[in-house]
Amino acid sequence: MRQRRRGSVQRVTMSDVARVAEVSPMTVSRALNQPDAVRPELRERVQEAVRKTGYIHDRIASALASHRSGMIAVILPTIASSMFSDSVRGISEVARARGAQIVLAETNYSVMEEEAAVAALLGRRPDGFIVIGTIQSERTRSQLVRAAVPVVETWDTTEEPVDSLIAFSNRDAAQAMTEALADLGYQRIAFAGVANGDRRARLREEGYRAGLTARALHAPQVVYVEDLTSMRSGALVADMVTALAPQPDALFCLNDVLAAGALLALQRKGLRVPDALGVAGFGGFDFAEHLVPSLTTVDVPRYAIGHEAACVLMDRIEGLADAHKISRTEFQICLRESTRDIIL
Amino acid sequence: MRQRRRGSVQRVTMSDVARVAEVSPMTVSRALNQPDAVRPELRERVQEAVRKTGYIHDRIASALASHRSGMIAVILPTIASSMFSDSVRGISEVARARGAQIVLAETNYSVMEEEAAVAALLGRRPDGFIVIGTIQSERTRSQLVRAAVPVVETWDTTEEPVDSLIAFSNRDAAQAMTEALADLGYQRIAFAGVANGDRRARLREEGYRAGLTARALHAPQVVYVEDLTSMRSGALVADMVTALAPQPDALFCLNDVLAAGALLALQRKGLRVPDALGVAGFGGFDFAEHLVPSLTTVDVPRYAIGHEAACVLMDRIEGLADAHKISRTEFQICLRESTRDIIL
DNA sequence: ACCAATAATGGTAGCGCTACCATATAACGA
DNA sequence: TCGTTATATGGTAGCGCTACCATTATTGGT
Repeated sequence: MRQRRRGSVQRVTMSDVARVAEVSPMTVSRALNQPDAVRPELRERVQEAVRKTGYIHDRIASALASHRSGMIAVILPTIASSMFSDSVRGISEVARARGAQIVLAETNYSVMEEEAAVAALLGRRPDGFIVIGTIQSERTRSQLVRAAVPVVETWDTTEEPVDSLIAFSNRDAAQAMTEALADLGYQRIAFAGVANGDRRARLREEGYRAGLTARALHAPQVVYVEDLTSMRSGALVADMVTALAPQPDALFCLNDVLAAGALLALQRKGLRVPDALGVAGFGGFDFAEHLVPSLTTVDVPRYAIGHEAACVLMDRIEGLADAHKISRTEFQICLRESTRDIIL
Repeated sequence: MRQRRRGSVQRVTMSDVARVAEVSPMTVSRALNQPDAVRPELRERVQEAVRKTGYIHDRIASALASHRSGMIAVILPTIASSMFSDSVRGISEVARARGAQIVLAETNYSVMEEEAAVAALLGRRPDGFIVIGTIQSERTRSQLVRAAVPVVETWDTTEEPVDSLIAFSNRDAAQAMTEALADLGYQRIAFAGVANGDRRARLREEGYRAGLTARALHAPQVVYVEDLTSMRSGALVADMVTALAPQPDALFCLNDVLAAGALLALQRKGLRVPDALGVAGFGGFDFAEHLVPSLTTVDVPRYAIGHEAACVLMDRIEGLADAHKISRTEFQICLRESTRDIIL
């Protein structure tokens, strides 16, 4: 007799369950996947047999046979930002409710790593992809199209989404904030961004520049940091901005982490916010409204984006929705204590 | 001829690649999985054929045949806390380097959801599990043991880990902080925890109580909130603590989010920290050292825990490490401006 | 009472890959 | 020179499940 394959542990299979329940393997499969297609009595017997044998339904074999893996791939820049982790929570909630699991890959804001992540996850044959951000690489885009897998991009707009999109315009949002600051009476608004940023970062900076133009203000004053995810960078921003000439009266940061870091560093320097310098962020993080002074920010429905993305994706997967659906989500300018109405 | 199965798209398989490269499918498999076992010339030809055909290695079929899925399951309370998302980053980094992918499930601090999550992920036949926290459910524990899958628990100690453990003692850490506060001269130290908390929460509270006893201080004064992940809860803590009689002179919070929320709420009430009330947190979050005043906290190597856990797990999976390895990681008491030396 | 339509089960043939063994070829020593 | 061992490739038989069809039991209409 043939030797047992290496690594193969004696495993309870569907046939074992079938034998115990005295039905065919097919009936076990049905009882598990479409309970309504099996007479209640047999269903019971199968469930009982599953319990007795400690059977675990092998979703790997199931995926191979059915071409449905029940996994959704999530691609994001980094998990260590409440920006995106809140969206992942939204995805996770929907996935759990609808019996799917999440496979995760981080890109560290790099297009190359995005390519690698998508390529690696495609081999898992996920039922769909959710991308935090839009697909940047042309090669990746065509891979996804060729694989004919549903894709939901999020957190940005784009002219040509791969498939579906949960969109808000980072550019418009940043412009709206810049104009809101101008409308409060701020005359010199500086911007803190990242060098070599991703598309969202570039678009926010563009929005800032457009806002200045729209309000016929001064030439842009931009400072750059390397790392956009740490408060320490925000402290660097504070240093750089206070050294600018002419001295800005407001600072608009790429995100709330930088803004909070800057705000706190300014406090530490003894500069009062908003009297010495108005500060605004982007993202609507939890801590923004709790800081003293509370932080003016662009609030973005982070959780809702993930939730909606997952719903759209699951509907696509189950054939309930059409491709190329574009949903808009709304950002909201939240003016708080870190900026004030100068005109009053 | 038999109809094509529903859902089956014309897909490039290993046989197609083999035909193009003019080798056998087995050689393609080897060229992909153990390149050194194939002559360089053939390897080249296979790689060329892969490129030409746009072949994507199907890891589902591979997993079924080889009993190695290349996935690691990560179970955590919630992704929306930098506590755990930093650890996930550490895991993700190692996974990427070693060619594995991460499947994620959240438990929302609930034992029932932990059971459900493990059960669901077991069906994916992951090569191993990383649990943020220790396994709470006896049923889940025995499921994992029966499945003979490597497990690394983290973020806590336990008498009997399922398998391996990356440990630090929440109890000892909380006790150490309580004693450190006592040593600064604080006389009445209150604690903010969660009602119906998980094991870590309970242990931290225990540590607090033990610390009071060790320093022969007053009876414990504990306030509880429902939600431990929001700053708003921290603000509630501030309200509750200022209403306590006798009035505490220090507040030790279950985590840094609560502590930061409390600290900022106290500022907003016009109470000065640390003069009116010392505040300490737990977790060593990024923002703790940037707050004004900076937050005294128990620093925990969040990223390193994830990184180490993933390394241990991968070694276990690849047979390089033994089971039941227990690594200790160190916490660190960081005394900062939110507490001060009263004795001086 | 008989046939058509419906519902519930079972049998079979893969899904796409890799473990295992068999085979062929090269390298090597005596 | 001839076996003898190492090295490289190929063939085959599954991994555990489900799509598809065949079969049987049940229902309903006339």
